[in-house]
Amino acid sequence: MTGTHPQPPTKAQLLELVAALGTAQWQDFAAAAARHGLTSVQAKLLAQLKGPVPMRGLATLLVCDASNVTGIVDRLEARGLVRREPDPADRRVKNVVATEEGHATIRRVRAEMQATHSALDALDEEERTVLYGLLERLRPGMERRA
Amino acid sequence: MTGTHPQPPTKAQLLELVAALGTAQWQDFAAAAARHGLTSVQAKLLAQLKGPVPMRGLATLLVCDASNVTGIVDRLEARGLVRREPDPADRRVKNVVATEEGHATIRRVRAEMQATHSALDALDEEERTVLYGLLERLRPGMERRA
DNA sequence: CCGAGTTGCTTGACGATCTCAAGCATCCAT
DNA sequence: ATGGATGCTTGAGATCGTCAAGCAACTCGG
Repeated sequence: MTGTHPQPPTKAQLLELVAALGTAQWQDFAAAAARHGLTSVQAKLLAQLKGPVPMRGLATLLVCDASNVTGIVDRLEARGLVRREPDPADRRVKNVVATEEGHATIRRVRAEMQATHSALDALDEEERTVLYGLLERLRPGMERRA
Repeated sequence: MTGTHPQPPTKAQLLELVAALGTAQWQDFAAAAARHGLTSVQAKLLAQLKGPVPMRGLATLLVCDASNVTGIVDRLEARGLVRREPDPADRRVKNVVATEEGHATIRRVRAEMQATHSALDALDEEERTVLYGLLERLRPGMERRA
């Protein structure tokens, strides 16, 4: 019934659906972050810190001005979720690292995205594989300007 | 090679990919809006106005406080992209409608989302149908908290 | 009809996000 | 060593977002 619709969706319909799911996931993320006293942007920055990242790198990852990153990191650092470390190879650079508490916090935020998790639970393993494959095919085009 | 991966993706991998595509699409949207002198939030509000919508309804759609909507509509109205009309049935309510220029602008913004459009072009009709079906299955779970 | 409670919108205060221009320190290449 | 990039911060100014307070208008029970 579901998988064999004779009518292919309009490009506009598909676009709208992708947008709707994207914002829904973002809301879910923002709500989970808020429960830990973080804004969505702070949480997003924290999510990038698998290792040390220079301020400039964060600006690139978040697609924003470097001066903006200064403030966000300031606030995260004031809470002890993040630390600025001097770069041994270049004294201009400050590398940002998540503290242990920072890592723990973002891990909890990810785990608490209930809406997103339960949505993914609606798919079985094969469907997830198919979905992943299709989304991977979309990625190259999306990165062209991002 | 691509479509028959024997290893199903981790839930975390799938989550990350969805998030990446969501933010990429959002960046694309924001950039297109900026070319017309709009912020992403202004464009998003404008995109909801297929017909008259009361302020309260916009707050619900945008998942934010009503007082926030006041300012956004103020700025859109100052540019002549939107109009506030009294509701004939309830004098408390102000319905927001897009002007002709407002409609034209948001139409152009949508059309100029090049990264998103070219990404979708990578899929043929059948793949789009499959993708649409899968994403529709995700929607119910996502709306639970949104 | 009429007062109590609710609802819709705006205002004001305040914090966070974002950009741009300027400034300082450091690097790099000639 | 000097000139030009690069990395980060600061300050000004706009937008976004919340909360609390206020006013107008609707609703409902008596």
